[in-house]
Amino acid sequence: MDIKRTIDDIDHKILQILQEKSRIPNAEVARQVGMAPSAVLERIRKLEDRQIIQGYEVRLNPHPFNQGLMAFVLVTVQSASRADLATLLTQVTGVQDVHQVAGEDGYLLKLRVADNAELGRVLADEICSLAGVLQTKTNIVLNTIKETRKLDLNRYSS
Amino acid sequence: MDIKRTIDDIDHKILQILQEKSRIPNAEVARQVGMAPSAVLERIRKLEDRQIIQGYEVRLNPHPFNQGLMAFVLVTVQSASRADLATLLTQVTGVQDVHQVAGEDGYLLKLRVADNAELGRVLADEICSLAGVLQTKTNIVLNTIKETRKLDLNRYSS
DNA sequence: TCGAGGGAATGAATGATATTCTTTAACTAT
DNA sequence: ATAGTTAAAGAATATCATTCATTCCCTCGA
Repeated sequence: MDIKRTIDDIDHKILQILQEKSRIPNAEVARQVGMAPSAVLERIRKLEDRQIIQGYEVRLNPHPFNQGLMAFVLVTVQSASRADLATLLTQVTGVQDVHQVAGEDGYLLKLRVADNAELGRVLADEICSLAGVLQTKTNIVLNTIKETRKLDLNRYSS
Repeated sequence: MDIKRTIDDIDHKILQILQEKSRIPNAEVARQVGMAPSAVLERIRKLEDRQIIQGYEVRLNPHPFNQGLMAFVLVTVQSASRADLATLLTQVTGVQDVHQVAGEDGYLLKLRVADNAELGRVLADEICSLAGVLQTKTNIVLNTIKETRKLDLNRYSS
């Protein structure tokens, strides 16, 4: 048996509830799991301490903020490109995610901009002009069928 | 002047606070914006009603749930492929996002699995066997430099 | 088998918070 | 002006967060 704490059924249920709506009173979570609020509070604290819970976010509608167009850009770079290129890419207009990809000497960006005109401008003026960038391949998202950060909690194993 | 409600500076500040940590007492938000809690509550309610706030999420560490490997898969399909293919793709093991992409007759998937072995199994057994799928191109994420759902609130315009 | 120790749940107490309602103020359009 | 609209403040009360002491249960070691 491992000394390391595990995620038991109650933790599991708490995480499920928070995945549905994280901004919910602690007392309501306690009601749903059938325990005292103090016990639930302690469990949530521990999940935060153990970095199983990493934060709480709000999901906003991108349209009022003129970020209705989503695009993915695969940026291929010189193998000797500058070390801080990744950081520079995070600062490009509209960039939400920067992932370093294996086997490509490159980065995959997810970005949100207003429209195609702005996307073109960002690609030409901001990304392609960075030192070390060789080429970009862009996929414009027509329609998002699913977009979630939820994990499959049932995949837990101690 | 537009009758439609706008997002003013106070709404803006409230959204900023919630983007940092959505699970925060309303009274604390009120303190930070310098207003009565009742007024802040009313504003948040309205932002929810107007669908500017679409939900509140918890960000979990993927490792305890055996989803430490992230990959993007561009799925190319027959132009006459079945209409519900997108829905089927959302049900594939580990798939977090499904985006329909323009100009490709295809979908871009983001998925989280345990390791390369599982990724191979999912690609071979689940994705490629779907009717209409022609080919897949997979990018394995080595390292994520930035991953956020935060929007640039300053891009608001009425 | 027994008891010590650790970990976790409960329940009570209290101080803080959410929520509702009323009043007031500012702004709009007629 | 004046009625209508919108939002903020303030008060009141119901609910909640947080702490603490206590109890319970499990595990380990003698």
